[in-house]
Amino acid sequence: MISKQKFLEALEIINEMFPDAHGELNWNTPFQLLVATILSAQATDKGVNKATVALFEHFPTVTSMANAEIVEIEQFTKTIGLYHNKSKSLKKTAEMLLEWGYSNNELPKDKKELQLLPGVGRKTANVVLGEVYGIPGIAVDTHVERVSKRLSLVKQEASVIEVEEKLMKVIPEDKWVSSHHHLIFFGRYHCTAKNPKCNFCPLIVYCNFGQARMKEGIHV
DNA sequence: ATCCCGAGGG
DNA sequence: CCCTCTGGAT
Repeated sequence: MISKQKFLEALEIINEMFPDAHGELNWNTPFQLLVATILSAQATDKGVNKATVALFEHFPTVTSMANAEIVEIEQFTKTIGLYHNKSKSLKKTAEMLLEWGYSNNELPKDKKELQLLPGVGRKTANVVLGEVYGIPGIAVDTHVERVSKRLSLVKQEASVIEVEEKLMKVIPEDKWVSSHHHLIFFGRYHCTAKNPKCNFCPLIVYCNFGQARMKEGIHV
């Protein structure tokens, strides 16, 4: 396992590689970010952004989404994986927000309360609260999990929650949200799932995975 | 542990 | 063709 000190050094290098890492979903209101994030499960941001242009044109608000038929929502989400479940979640989520008295410019600020909404789990709640309200949290998605494991921050079999807890323990709280974005950019554009760029990775000295892979010999 | 499930990339 | 994508609910 990598030491806290070494991991923070590696994280600092990642920060320098992607200084302007940021959320890449398009939205105009907190509700729209929630919608986009629900749609983003096991899907690319690019694909979600393509779909939400028309979706938000037709159903821009909590009320309009709550009043929409599921099949109408599906018309705009069909290009996204898992679209049926997601569309069902969007309508129900809008209905519940309406019942709770939330508008487009306001969402529950409590993580547990947010997670009562269908389609909203731990990761989505962290993303939304961090982006909209700057509430400290680390959303562990596929990228954050992969990078954390390759850098040996946690053992290979660690659960998502264990990864999240370890990251929160190691990273200062005021850097949780920004580090989350940096880790995602690093995972998305450099430490990719398929052909990670170990051959020109500045983190190779910190990375067991990369060193082992280089030793085996990479055929680019 | 398993299901949901389309687009884009390699 | 196969793998991956800012997971969540059962």
